[in-house]
Amino acid sequence: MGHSQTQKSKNHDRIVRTAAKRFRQKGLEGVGIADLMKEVGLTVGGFYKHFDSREVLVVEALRSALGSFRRQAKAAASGGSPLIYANVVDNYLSEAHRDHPGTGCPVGALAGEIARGGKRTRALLTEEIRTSLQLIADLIPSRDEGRPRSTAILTYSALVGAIGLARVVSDQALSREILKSVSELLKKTVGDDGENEIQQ
Amino acid sequence: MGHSQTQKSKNHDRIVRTAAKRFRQKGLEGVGIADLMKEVGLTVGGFYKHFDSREVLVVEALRSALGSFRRQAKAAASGGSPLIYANVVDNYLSEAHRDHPGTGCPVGALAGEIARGGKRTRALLTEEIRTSLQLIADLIPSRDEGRPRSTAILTYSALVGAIGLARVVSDQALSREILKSVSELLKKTVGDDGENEIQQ
DNA sequence: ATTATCTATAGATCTATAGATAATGC
DNA sequence: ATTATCTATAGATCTATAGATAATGC
Repeated sequence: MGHSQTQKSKNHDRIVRTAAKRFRQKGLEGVGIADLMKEVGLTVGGFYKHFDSREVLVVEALRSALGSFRRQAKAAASGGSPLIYANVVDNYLSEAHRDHPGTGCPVGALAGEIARGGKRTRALLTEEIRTSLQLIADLIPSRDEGRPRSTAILTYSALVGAIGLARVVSDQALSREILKSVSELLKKTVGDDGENEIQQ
Repeated sequence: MGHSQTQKSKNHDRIVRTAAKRFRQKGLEGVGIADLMKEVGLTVGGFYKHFDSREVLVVEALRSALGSFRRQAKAAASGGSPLIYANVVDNYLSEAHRDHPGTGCPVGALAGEIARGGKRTRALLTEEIRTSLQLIADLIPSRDEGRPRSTAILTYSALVGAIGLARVVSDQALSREILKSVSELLKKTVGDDGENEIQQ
């Protein structure tokens, strides 16, 4: 029953990170506090010394999930080389991403539930979406037909929608077709020539 | 305590239709059987003479929601005149649709939860998505840059993603921008000249 | 006689709290 | 002395069932 402040801080992080994964896998209402604490190797009683309420954990876990996904997505899409539109799209619409929501985009996995959620949660996601749109817009050539901003919004909507549909569909062929079609059409539409590389 | 078979059938329909609305508003796990029966004017005990389990109601309610939304969407998008791509898009990405998920698209409202759902639910939605894609593809000129099929998949993904994002975002201006940008860009991309009208 | 609905409740779960325990850190 | 965690449980909920009640329909 050790309890140094350093240990508490580590436990806090593990609770948050475990929740960040489980929420994306099972939904915001699909994860119980007792099970969560058990998975971390603790018991339910300690939970409320870390968080005032379950809702507080949800917000903190979402913040963590958003941050870690964005870092991971950037890393995977650049992979040493500069970050370009095509790689972001390919990465987001990969079968790996579809099959691993626990480490994937929280917006794609939880948008529906978050829309029905509290003010805090929606405010957090609103800023995240703003940031993501800016990030995508910066990868789009400004001579593009639609303005980069509009194209970024279409892109982000299509990414989030396609990953959701691909996860719903139980026919593997159709699921793959959705990922592939959206990915190819987005890349063709933007017609990136590598002009808008962003150095990481 | 009336209970003719005709009355039972009417009650059954009312339970299903009420559930179809509430599930879209509050999520598949956000609606309790007792509350639902109360809203219909019945009590919890009678529920299991109508459905073997809650899961059965979920499937039936989703089937009902999908059917009524598709009928309503077709009617609103044609409105006496022939059904064209631009109207389908405008209708789906309207603020009215965003603000009334209870009568709106079940895929847009519940995709995330359905992806985590059972086989039956996903199988039902898979066929619905297939049908919707066909329906959209039929509205797209075949000389379109991307094949109609791919364009339909991009369109459907963008619609579902955009309505989800617009509902998450708590900033009204950004929410409206999402709806408008996606709607305009889709219409511009497809460049429908009314050639592919479908008579209802 | 059958059955659609009602009242009441069992049994499972889930969030949150109370009080005990044992290690930290002044 | 403080506090991080534990055990135990209160109180609220939720699905599903049991048995009673009253109307239907042969």
